[in-house]
Amino acid sequence: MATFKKRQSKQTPCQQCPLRALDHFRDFTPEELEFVSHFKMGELAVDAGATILSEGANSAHLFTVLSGWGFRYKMLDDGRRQILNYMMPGDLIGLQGTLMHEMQHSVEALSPVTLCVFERDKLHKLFANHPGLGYDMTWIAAQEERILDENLLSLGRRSALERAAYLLAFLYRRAEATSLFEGQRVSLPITQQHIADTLGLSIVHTNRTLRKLADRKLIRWAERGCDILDDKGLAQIAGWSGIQEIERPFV
Amino acid sequence: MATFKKRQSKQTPCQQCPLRALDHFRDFTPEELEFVSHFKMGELAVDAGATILSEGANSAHLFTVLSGWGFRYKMLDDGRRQILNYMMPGDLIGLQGTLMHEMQHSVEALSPVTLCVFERDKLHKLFANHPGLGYDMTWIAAQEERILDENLLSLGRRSALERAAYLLAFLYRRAEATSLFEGQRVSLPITQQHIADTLGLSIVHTNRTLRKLADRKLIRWAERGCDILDDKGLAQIAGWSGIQEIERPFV
DNA sequence: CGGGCAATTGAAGGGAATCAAGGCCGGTGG
DNA sequence: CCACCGGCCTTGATTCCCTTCAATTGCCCG
Repeated sequence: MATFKKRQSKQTPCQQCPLRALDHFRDFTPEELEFVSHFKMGELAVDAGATILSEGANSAHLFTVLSGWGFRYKMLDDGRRQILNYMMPGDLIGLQGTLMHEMQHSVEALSPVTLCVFERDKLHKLFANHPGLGYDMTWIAAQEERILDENLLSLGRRSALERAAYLLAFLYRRAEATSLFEGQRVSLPITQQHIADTLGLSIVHTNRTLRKLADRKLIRWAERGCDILDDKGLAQIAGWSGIQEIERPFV
Repeated sequence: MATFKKRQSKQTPCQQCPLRALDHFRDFTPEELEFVSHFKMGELAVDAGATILSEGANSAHLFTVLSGWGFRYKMLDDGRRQILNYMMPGDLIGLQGTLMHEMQHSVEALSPVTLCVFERDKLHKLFANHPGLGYDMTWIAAQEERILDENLLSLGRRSALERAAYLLAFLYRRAEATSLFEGQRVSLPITQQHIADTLGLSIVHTNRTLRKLADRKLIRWAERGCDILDDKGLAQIAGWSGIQEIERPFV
């Protein structure tokens, strides 16, 4: 089971949610805000490296990331790991586990993470009383689907260099959109092992591929993370046009 | 734009939907059935090979497959193609395009396909008046997400043989669940090029990989399609435990 | 009967995995 | 204070899975 380390409980009222201030997220109606603030049971804070949800568990909770980064992954019996996507502030976690019988992937914290915890039993009430929010849930699921589509294209048809370029450009743009500190350089808090497990490559070859990108001055590998110097250059290598979105979160 | 060939319009009333009879799909309440039968504008029949939806289009429709097979795919500028998933009877098509601004993938018919066409403008009414159906929409999107997750695991971490075995077992089980003719041998109406584009392999290597499976008597390549002889054997090679589902469709 | 598509097979080359080893750095304990 | 250790990054050498190039067959169709 998950190894939590609770550090605190309910803290940030939804009315003062810092994410809400970002252009990136849509505003609630007063009624929705009222509902959501009751939907939220509390907050959960976990350390970097902690398992937030694990494959096979059936008592899944529903969360939204309030701060920090995490990632979703699946594993084969012999230990091979595939990272499916990364979770950043505003992302919903555990929807699959809530709707289906059990989780079919795990979620791990990449940095210290704060989560808003929701009552899964009230989910039906959400659909019944706030169709706009129900619509949002579907929207969020469809958005995740899109990301996975692009990821599949990457793994199936892009070369190692293109794959790496796509991933880094993608992460950079998302990180930028959810950053609370505008203008600040965004640094990705991941190791090369994470990148390798995302791209479906070995760590050795990932390292060599990243070196090529660094040689071209597109990225720079900093201590325990990666700085993106030229996201447009990366997107161009990958043949990727970018995401267009006006997201709608939850919290 | 899409190259349709309409062969007929509204034909099968939702009340007599043949898919509804399958255990695999959940039943509607009378109110839901009533709503859906108005939600459905008509039917569209296209030939094998026709493009049902194409990437970049923004006037997307919303469809459910009534009969036949299709597939979703994305392409890179230079023509490399990645098949994302296959669409079978009961599957919803175009949800992403309906919720977002435009389609980011294309859909093509693999066999002659009949589609139920829905009014996208009534989608809000669906969420507002039939929360159960709204819930289903989210469920469907989450289910697709799961499939993509497993696919991503395949492309990233499984060997060519494992990948092929997984794909064939997966398609077989889905085909079986949506087949109207029980007991009949299910034959997959796809070419090796489709398989190659799904697995992210070249067609030559796909051919050699399928040969290995055929040599082990797990499959047999028939004229213009593939017969599955031992889906459990395939699943075992792939290290795949199967899908558990009680689906909920639409029509 | 020519032509095109799908499947098939051989041969050669390359991209990525694997094996192996070394450097850097922060943490820990004697 | 410094030796030891483990995690992460890096690099060289070798192997092999898969791609690419090329050519043949069989079949359906106009």
